[in-house]
Amino acid sequence: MKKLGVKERILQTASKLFYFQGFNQTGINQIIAEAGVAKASMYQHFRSKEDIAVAYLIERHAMWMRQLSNFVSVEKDPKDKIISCFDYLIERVTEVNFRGCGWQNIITDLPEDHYKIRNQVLLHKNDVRAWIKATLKEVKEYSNEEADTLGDEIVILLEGAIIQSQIQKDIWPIHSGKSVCKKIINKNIDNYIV
Amino acid sequence: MKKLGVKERILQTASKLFYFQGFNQTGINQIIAEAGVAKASMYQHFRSKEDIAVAYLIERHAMWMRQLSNFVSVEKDPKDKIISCFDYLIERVTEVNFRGCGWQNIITDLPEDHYKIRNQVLLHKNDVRAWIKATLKEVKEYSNEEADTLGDEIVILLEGAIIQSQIQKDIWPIHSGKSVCKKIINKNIDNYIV
Amino acid sequence: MKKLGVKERILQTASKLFYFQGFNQTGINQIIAEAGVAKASMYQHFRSKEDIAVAYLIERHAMWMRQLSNFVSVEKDPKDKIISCFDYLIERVTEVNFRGCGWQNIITDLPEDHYKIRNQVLLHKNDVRAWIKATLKEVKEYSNEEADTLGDEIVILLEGAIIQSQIQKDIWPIHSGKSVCKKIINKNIDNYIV
Amino acid sequence: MKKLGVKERILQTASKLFYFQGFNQTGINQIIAEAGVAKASMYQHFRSKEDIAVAYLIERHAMWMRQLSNFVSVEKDPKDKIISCFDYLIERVTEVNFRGCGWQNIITDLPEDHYKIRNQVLLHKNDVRAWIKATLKEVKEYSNEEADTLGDEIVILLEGAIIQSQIQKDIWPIHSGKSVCKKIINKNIDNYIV
DNA sequence: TATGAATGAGCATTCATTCAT
DNA sequence: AATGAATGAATGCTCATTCAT
Repeated sequence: MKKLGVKERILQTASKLFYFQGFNQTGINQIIAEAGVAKASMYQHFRSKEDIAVAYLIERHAMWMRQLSNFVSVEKDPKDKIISCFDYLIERVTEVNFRGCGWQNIITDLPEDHYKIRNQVLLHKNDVRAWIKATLKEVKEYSNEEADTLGDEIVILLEGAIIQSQIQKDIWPIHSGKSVCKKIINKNIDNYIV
Repeated sequence: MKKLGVKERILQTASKLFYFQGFNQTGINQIIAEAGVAKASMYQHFRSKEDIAVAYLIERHAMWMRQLSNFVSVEKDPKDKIISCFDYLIERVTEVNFRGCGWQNIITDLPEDHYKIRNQVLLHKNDVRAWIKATLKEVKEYSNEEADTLGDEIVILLEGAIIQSQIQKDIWPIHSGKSVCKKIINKNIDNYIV
Repeated sequence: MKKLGVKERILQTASKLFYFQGFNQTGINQIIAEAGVAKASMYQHFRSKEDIAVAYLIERHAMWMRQLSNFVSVEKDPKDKIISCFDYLIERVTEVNFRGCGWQNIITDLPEDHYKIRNQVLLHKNDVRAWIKATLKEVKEYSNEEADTLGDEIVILLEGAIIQSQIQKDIWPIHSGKSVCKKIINKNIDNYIV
Repeated sequence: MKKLGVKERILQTASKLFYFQGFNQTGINQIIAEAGVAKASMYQHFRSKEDIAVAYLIERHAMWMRQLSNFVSVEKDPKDKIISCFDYLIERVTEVNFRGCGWQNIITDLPEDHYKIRNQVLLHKNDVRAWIKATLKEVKEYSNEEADTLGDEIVILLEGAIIQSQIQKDIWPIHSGKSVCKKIINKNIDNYIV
């Protein structure tokens, strides 16, 4: 259980470094040094640094979706599932060394030709967006169009909350996002006044 | 009118490159080559690459605030001023080569010790936030507390809209943000239905 | 016999340059150019310029001690061994391109934070000092205290002789040092008159 | 009395820096910054960095000789004057920030073509040597030849004592040098046993 | 499958000096 | 007499990648 394979060790080390130091701040040398792997061995498993990043993003995506759906699964009402997404964010943001959204971080300052990474970021963001819309469609009172529209709005709230938390090093943005989310998720007027 | 001073040329070139290619993707060599300046001349005007970035952010901040307040000045009602912030974003996002928020982009993958840049990003974000709150406080029906709360919420919407636009290379996030903004800015129930 | 390994070639080239032109006068670029090695190859074998200098000093120390003890081994009497140290110096000083003591030279104008080099210089100087004292302790007529005192005095003579030779580009300082050494090494008065 | 001329300010600043940081460790920029002088003004007063160093060495030489002869002037016996040279060294060495002999330090790691500095170092060393010999010639019991020989020997002791003090960061080398000096300066046998 | 050795291009920064004003 | 602006060359060092074994 202890001794991971070479590829796993590289990916695990790189994932930690890419997220906590940043993609540009992490060199191949640091990865192989901390993973305890020879350089050429690394290039046997991954064709390039970009490919490691792609693997990192894929794994992170799986983990993220799993943890999120896990976290919200305690709620029965789909509306509450969506609202509790913000509580999930709070859990993430209050972790030590929180460094924002791994996908936002990697795409904002990336060599122009790293298409695979750009693609991976889009995949993640669209999966989250799709999951939110699908969840909203479980709400009877919403039409499909209403669910789609509302889904996009909630995506914006989540994105804004997370990046602003990172910049401000504070959780007020999550609370603000959650507050707006609660307002817009209910057609019912009484819920509107927060 | 053509021949700028050396410092201006450096800053102008660096600003373009920092925004359109990213801070890490832009080397000092490219800056001086495109600005047509000797390396040591550059270092006479700026102590470090970080200092150039700070100057870029300061200038961009001034421009951004000026253009924003200019843009919204056609509106009289403070609520409309805030809503038209999203129209300002649309104008920005639809520019060719739109690359998202210069401040978000530079801070998400930055060497740990670049404090001056981090500080500049915070200054910008807080100035925008303060401007929004101040504008909302002109609305009679809001108490100070309501204006502050609402201001934070709108900040989240703007941030989310802009980064999601960048990732999606689309303007639907701005429209979604604006839509939410219109909902929450009015206490009046009738405005709720979009 | 001709084709040395890369590391050996770097060290050999750097040693020559550090000694004959000085540490500050020798740049990494010159070392790799003359060694015929790529820059990154060099940094694979040595973490820094300082580390190359340390390797150079370690190797030079081994050589110096080996040659010295070899040179004086023709003498049986420990006193004569010590005196012939000055003859060893003469051999060194009369070599073409003599540039003084490698350890003195490197430490006198050194960036403040080069601790490893400073440490290496101290190691060398103290090894020489210890060797001299140990040799003197073989002399029956000396008490341990006398040997220690005399050892320190001879160290001073050697140091003074070598640096003054370097400055004057002459060997009279070695002869003067040797002359004093002969005077003080004998308790016997008759030897006092040179 | 406070406001020095530009040239004096440059020389004073450079002298401090050359001695306490080293010649190679001190750049023109630091000199002009700390002297509060424009770069071109500096080059108006001194043709090159080397020329500043020459001026520094000349001034230091004058100061050194003045202070030394002052220090030893309390002694009447020329032998005692010579011996008290070592006490003068002790005074120097125990000063805070003692960094060894300014002339030794500058010559050991110097660009090959800095002839003026090399020359200045020789001038200083030979002046000291001449002064010692002249003082010894006042001793009646010495022949001219004996004074010359002894003078060279004492030069070696002083040089060795000072550089070893610098390396060891200790004053035992001065005491050792002084001890030898006392032994060799007296023909009288009784003084020989320390 | 695994690896240590090697690489060329690039990094940000500093150097002593000169020039136009 | 004094200066701010400008420079080319060099500094030590790191990058992601490839190759020979």
